[in-house]
Amino acid sequence: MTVTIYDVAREANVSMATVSRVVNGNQNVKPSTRKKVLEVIERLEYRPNAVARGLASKKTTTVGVIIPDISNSIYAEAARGIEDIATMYNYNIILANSDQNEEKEITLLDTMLGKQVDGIVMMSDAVTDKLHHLMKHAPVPIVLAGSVDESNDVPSVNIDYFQASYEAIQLLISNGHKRIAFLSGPLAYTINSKYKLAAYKKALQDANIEIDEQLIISEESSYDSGIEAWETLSTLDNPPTAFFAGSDELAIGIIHGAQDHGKNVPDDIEVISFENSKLARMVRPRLTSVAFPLYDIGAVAMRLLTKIMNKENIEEKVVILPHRIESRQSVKG
Amino acid sequence: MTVTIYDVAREANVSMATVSRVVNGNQNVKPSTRKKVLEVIERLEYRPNAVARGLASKKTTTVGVIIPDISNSIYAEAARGIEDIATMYNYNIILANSDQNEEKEITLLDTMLGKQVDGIVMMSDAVTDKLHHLMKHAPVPIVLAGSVDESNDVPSVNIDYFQASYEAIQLLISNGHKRIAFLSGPLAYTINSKYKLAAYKKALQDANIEIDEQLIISEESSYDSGIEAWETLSTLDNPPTAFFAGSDELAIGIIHGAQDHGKNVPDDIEVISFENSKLARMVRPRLTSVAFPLYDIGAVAMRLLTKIMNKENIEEKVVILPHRIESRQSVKG
DNA sequence: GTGAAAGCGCTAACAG
DNA sequence: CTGTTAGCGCTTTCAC
Repeated sequence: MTVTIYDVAREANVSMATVSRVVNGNQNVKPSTRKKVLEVIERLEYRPNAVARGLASKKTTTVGVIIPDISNSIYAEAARGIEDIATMYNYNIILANSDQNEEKEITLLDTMLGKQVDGIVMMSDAVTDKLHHLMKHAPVPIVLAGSVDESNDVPSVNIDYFQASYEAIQLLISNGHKRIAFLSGPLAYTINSKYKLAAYKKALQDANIEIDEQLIISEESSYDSGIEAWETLSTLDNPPTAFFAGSDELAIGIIHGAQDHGKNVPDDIEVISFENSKLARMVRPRLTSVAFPLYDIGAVAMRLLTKIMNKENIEEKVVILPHRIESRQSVKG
Repeated sequence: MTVTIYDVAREANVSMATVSRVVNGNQNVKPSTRKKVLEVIERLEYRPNAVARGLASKKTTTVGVIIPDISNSIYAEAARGIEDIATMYNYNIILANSDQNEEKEITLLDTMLGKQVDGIVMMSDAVTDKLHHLMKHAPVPIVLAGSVDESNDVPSVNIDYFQASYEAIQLLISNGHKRIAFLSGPLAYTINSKYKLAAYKKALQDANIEIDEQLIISEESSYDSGIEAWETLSTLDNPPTAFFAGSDELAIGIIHGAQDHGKNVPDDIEVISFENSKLARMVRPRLTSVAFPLYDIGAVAMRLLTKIMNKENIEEKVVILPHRIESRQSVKG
């Protein structure tokens, strides 16, 4: 029924070993027999069975990708970076959503390992001990993308979240603000608590600005949360005049909340976000934002993974990409 | 090194067949031996090798997903729908981007078939004859999601693009507009030319409004194209007063183009889009839009695929999901 | 430069 | 209820 390597061997009057050689580009084949085999392959429409190949060679040329949610542009962007590089190196990708649920993450790791992927790229906002342990003991390499593992002993690629956030807050401070609100997704996520929030506090302290817990809001990282946050913050006795938002959606929510109440951005309030997705240009005023290079992070993570899978020497398992602040109109100057 | 079914068979003093049975949940195993086997599996940390299983059973429980670009929210949304249902039915997904390039699409189909996927969900804005032929002759079922194949003989799930577009144009007409612009992505894409544009022309004709080719713009479906389109259209002698935009980004581009030039939406111009992504709520004015239920399309397509893979009886291979118009503020009334 | 043969780890009859 | 035995389609020594 389906044509196998054996069929083409028979038709070409050679052994399966020879067919295998030409299929795999092995040079030890006389040009004339290679040609003959190729013809038969074409004629029979032979397509190598990657599963059989995988079983025999113990390599599947597919890598697993576990991300929180592909419908979230942040992760979709990273996924594209991962896939592009994977394709470049001839790997395919098994993609799965974890919804940032540890149990799912563990199950997914398990089923991917069962499928004999050659490696895994993972994005997780909270690398728990259990996860960390699994990653350390997995039979194939795993690299984290845009996700921090505090022990720093698993390969990963990120930007310097603390420094980037610090700079963002500083920008607001340098514009004269004393009442700066901090808005982020769940503090259960390492990046939010250990980096963004920590940087916020540090920057304020360094500028001798008192930290007001009322100005710190941790919610879902969505547009609606941004609107809500504005509602609650704007009714404070001493409301904030500037906002640091952990994502573009959050920032847009704040801006719209303010605008819907007649405020002007950036004249009345200023806001800086942390993401710089294409959304940032699609609002008025356009968002000033810390650029979080998700595509690059995905691409570099995948590239790193290929190196590890090839057992190449890695200079540095923990890579930190450069960041920058994209100045637009939601912050003055 | 890695523990196999044979190892657990030996340790549990049973045959591999029995281990296979318990692993696969076959009921023909005495509870006591099942328990024994399960213990050994746990102790040895045995993990079934899906590749070997796939080779032996000719089923991989993975399906291929070919989409134009995962970093585009349209497709990402659909991908999420596909993946959710795939997970529900215990399938994994091999995801790849085609960039809407026929050659890549063909290559991807080939490598996925080589990897022995059990089925494929494909999104393609232009199902060429070649593609159609490949799909018809593939060894596993393929279903199209949000993509039309005009011959209608390959399984697919869509909405009624013509009718939906017609209604959108009608809404604009009923608001008194005579100069209505049509904006879409490439007319090389079936949906744009054969449905959206066709509906536009029909609706205008039915209302005895003359069709002005100057008002028809087909460009990339991006925010910037929307802005550009506004620039060129607004300088016409008799500029349009209403716009039908093929996507949310296009619509937002038009709106911002207009607003940046002091126009008010919807007082000066009205615009309706075709998509209704979450972006629609994240602009001012909020977008009135034809709802294109991408998640559902993906989910239903995947569900359909599972049915075909299971050789269940399918009522209708070509499914049309209902659509609706979400009224917000970019169109009056 | 080419072939023979032994698996890779598992499923699936077929016996018993 | 359980074991035996063939493969699944290909890669990979090891000979020749």
